[in-house]
Amino acid sequence: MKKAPEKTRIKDIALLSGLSEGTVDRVLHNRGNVSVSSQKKVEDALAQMDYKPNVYASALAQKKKIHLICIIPKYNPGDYWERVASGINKAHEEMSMLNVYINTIYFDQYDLFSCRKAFETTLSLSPDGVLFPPFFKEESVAFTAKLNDSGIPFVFLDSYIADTNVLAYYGQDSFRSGAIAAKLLMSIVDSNAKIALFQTYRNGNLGSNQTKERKNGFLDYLNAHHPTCKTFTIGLNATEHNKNLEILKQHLSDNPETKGVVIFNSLSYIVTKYLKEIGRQDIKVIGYDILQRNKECLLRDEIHYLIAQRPDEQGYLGVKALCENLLFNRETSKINYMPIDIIVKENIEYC
Amino acid sequence: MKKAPEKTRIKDIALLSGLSEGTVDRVLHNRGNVSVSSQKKVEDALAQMDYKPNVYASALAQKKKIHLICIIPKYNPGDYWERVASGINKAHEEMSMLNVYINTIYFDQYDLFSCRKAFETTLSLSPDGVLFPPFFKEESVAFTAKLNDSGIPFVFLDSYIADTNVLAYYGQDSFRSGAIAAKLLMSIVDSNAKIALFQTYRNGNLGSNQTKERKNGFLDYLNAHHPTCKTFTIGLNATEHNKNLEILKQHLSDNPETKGVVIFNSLSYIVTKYLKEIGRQDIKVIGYDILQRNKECLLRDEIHYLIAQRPDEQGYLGVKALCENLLFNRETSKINYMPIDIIVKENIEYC
DNA sequence: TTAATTTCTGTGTACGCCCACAAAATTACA
DNA sequence: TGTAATTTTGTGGGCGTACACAGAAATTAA
Repeated sequence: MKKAPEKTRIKDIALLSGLSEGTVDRVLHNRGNVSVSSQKKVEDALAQMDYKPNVYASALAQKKKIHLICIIPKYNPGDYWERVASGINKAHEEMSMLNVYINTIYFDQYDLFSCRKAFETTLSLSPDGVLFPPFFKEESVAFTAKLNDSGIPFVFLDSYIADTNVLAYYGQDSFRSGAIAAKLLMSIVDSNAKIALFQTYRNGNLGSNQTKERKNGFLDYLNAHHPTCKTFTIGLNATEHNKNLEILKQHLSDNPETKGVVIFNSLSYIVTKYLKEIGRQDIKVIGYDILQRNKECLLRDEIHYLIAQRPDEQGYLGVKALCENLLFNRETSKINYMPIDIIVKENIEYC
Repeated sequence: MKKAPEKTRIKDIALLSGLSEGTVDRVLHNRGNVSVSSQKKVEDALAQMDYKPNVYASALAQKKKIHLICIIPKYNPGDYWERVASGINKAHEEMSMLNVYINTIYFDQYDLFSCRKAFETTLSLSPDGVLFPPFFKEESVAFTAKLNDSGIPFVFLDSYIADTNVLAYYGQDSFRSGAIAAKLLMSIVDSNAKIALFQTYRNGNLGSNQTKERKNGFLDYLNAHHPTCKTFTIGLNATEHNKNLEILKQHLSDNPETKGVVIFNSLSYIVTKYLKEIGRQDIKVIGYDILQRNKECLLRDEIHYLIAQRPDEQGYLGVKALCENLLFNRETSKINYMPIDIIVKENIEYC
């Protein structure tokens, strides 16, 4: 092991500027109570020394405790939001040495009241930062206003709402990902095929508004590149499977020339199952998100492409952004689109 | 900011086991000089306390300096290896607080002697760890043997050689990525089209042996899924462009039914340029790696799919693996395949 | 000019861990 | 049994930063 060249420390700056470490520290953190002349001396020294704070020492000495609240939809094992949660946990572990504590509050993404309750609980706990997907727009805007009043920074996941002073957003460019779905599907069916578009409702509610945008992107691409291609939309109900099967059967007999389907949420494995029961496995399927069950369908060639968006990374980066802001006043870029991953049978094991 | 629950420190273990911090420390790092009875006491305490060392404090106190050498091919701006280098630099910055110093040695990947010289220089500097792509097999094996003798851990990038006790490997499953290239290409040309496969030589040398495996994977997939599809291979010379153009022209007039091409290295933008000059822009192109120039071709629809392998992440993770091993004795999994990214015009800006 | 404030500055301790060194306990050997 | 050698254990200083507190200097009030 070699000898290390010297690294500039606060002590070095103090020495160079002829002041004490305490004063340098005050300047570095603009804590005030520094005379103009001292301020200048320190800044001069700083200019010629390229000081980078030792984050380890800083973390060690910091006595600040940070309490975050993550509000995410309830999930079952294997669901999309489980992966988000696992990213959050990973960040949590990494930051726990910095005295970061995270509480997770779950809500029903199809139920406004459940969401409202989660917001209220959160406010009552007066956390230092909040992470959540703003599914219900009005409610979320009201919530962010209150967070602002209390000076609590927050991060959006999955969906974005403009004109809130959100610290950062992590999610996918859904419109674009819809276009990619179209491109991929049209590369495996012919241009005058008919396409079925799936959306899922519960309590008359769509859940994430991602799916709307994906559909728009899909239609936009079709319109631009395959104007002869016809589509029709099928609304499924998240709970009534037997009814769904009937609906689907009806649609497909009305549109026998259907050659491809797209499911704009993570539930493509369900549609796949229906298609299997109906005996229409000739239909090409494009879906979203790498759930275990989708993965299995992909490997059995029942789904042909999956489009993924790294949910774990979203959770991870969201928490990190909050922590870095609260601990080190670090700014992050506001809108952070995740990569749009194209997954096929052959590359899914390397994700 | 909230109050923190207690976290177990070495001091707590010392207290519980009735011994001093020094002894606990010795047990934790198996530094020896601990009596069997004390050893057991500490282990008992450890078992019921779930101790996690504070990496920040540990890093701070550690006076170890680490000197790594990265041996990578010379590159021009925009080349593949520039991105690897940038990953290495990122890791370097992150670890510099831990007293990690990195030297980079460049060699000519098409020249055995240049490689040999790089190895010799490296050994003469007796570093603490080495990162390199083992392009020349024999030479690399000899090198790893010497590293072993000196107890210097090393990491492979890009290519892998079995039966060396390499610490970790970061790269792509090239065979599989070749199969994906085939799948994607065949989704946009018809099954009885003819396909041209490109490889690049310099001094009669292929450089990375990735390209061989990619080709194998490609042919394997074709054979399994499109047995009627014919291919032919074109060997280009990395330097003589005019000659290349002639070769290509000849091949294409010999095989007029050619509908698709694959370039198994990162130089697809060159082939694209040739095709443009020849006036065969109807031919579909699949290439590798997101160079700026490839990206431009993709956006102009001159390349249809790019397959990427996160070179920056490879460099980054390689350095990290070495550091974590040297600093914290942490083991990493040996073979780490990077995701095989499928890139199209529509998702390239989100990479 | 002195006292009372206010502003500014330096010092010291703590964070948790590592490690060198000293001190204590054990063993070996005469 | 005593002394030396060896093993085992405890102690203390230091890593670079944050922050509280005391003390000094400057300002204001009287």
